Amino acid sequence: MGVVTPPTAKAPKQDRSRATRQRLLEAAVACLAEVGWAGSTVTVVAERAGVSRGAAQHHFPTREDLFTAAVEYVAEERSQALRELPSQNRAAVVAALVDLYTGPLFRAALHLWVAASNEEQLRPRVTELEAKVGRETHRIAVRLLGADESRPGVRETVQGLLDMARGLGLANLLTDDAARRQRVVAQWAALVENALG
Amino acid sequence: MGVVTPPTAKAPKQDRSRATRQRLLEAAVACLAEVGWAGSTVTVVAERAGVSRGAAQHHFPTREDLFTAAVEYVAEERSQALRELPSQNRAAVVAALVDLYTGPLFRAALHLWVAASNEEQLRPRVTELEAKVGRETHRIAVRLLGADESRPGVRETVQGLLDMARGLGLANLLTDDAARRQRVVAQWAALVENALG
DNA sequence: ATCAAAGCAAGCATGCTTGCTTGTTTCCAC
DNA sequence: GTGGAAACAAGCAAGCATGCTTGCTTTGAT
Repeated sequence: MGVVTPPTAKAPKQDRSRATRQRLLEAAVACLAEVGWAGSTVTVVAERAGVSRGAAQHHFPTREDLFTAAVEYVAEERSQALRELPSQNRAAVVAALVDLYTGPLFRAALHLWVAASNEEQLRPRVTELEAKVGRETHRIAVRLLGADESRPGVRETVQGLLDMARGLGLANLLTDDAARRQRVVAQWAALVENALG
Repeated sequence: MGVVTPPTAKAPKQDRSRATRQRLLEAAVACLAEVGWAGSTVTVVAERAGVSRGAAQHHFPTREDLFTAAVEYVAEERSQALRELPSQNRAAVVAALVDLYTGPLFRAALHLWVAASNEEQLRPRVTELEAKVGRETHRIAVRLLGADESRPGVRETVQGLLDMARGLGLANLLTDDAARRQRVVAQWAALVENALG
């Protein structure tokens, strides 16, 4: 396929193909969130996407290819969800940020991180993309919170807040403790409010 | 085996047996931290423990039995590490608490959580033990920090701090960013110091 | 309308993990 | 020391996931 095709490189392709590819990626993410890494076999993903396993293997020759693409897909989705956060008062912003870490996207990302920590092939890509999303998250958080990063400690305060959100999301993996989370968020929103002046 | 043996139920057994069992559990935890859940096959664990696979299967008839026991072992180890924390000034206590979330024990526990979130058999036990360890962690943190939980918000402040530690540990899974962590910990220690009065 | 290429479906072969079963060694009690 | 049970080692069969190969269908261009 690598040969030089006419000017229009490879983008146009076929609509059906792009749709199938999209469905496969969505199914991969959903499976990741629901049955984890080991459970997300290509057969399972293909079934969920409503295509045959052969079709899946056509788009992504190897399982690694599929989930490498899924990693980027998740990163893009999370980035998009992030950019769509509305600007509100600080307490609401903190709550909204934390909410980003309790949805299926975060669950999928979490499974991906843990899997990547032991899959040599996945690790670099996940690490790179996560760093990128992390930086973007920090930037947007600073903006939404109206934080002045020139003041000492402010940067670390925001970073810690995001780390806390990650930790809350992790705690949410096993037990859905929304009530506790809400109290913690409220308290720390106040503390952050205080720290940011 | 279930028949009523003499008064001394089943404890004494044989020393070698207990040693082997111990080695298997340690190996299971180490493998969990190093090669993750899917990679921790009983063959791998047995090899690491220096025993044959048959011996492993003798002590733990099924893979599930092995890791169910490993879950409790990890919980006990984490609990013990927790109780051994020295009493110091608040900044040092915060740093020490966070350190609990960056070692191999936490890595193993993390893999266990993620695996348990999709393994019906493991999930209840992990959830239960994690809740127990979580409560103990909170209790000890409160004591070491000299926090007065009767004051409103104090409980949530400590919980949030522990959630942040979890988040830092999670971030540490892929990239070892000790430098960033240190800065965040310093800042948050100050915030906590402030909030606790 | 036709033709070539891409998308898609199904079957096959390989490798790996698990659990069981059989055989050998070590330990404790009598 | 002998007997018996537990601990350990090794081999075997079944199940499953991956990757490959083959053949059919749809698409888009000529």
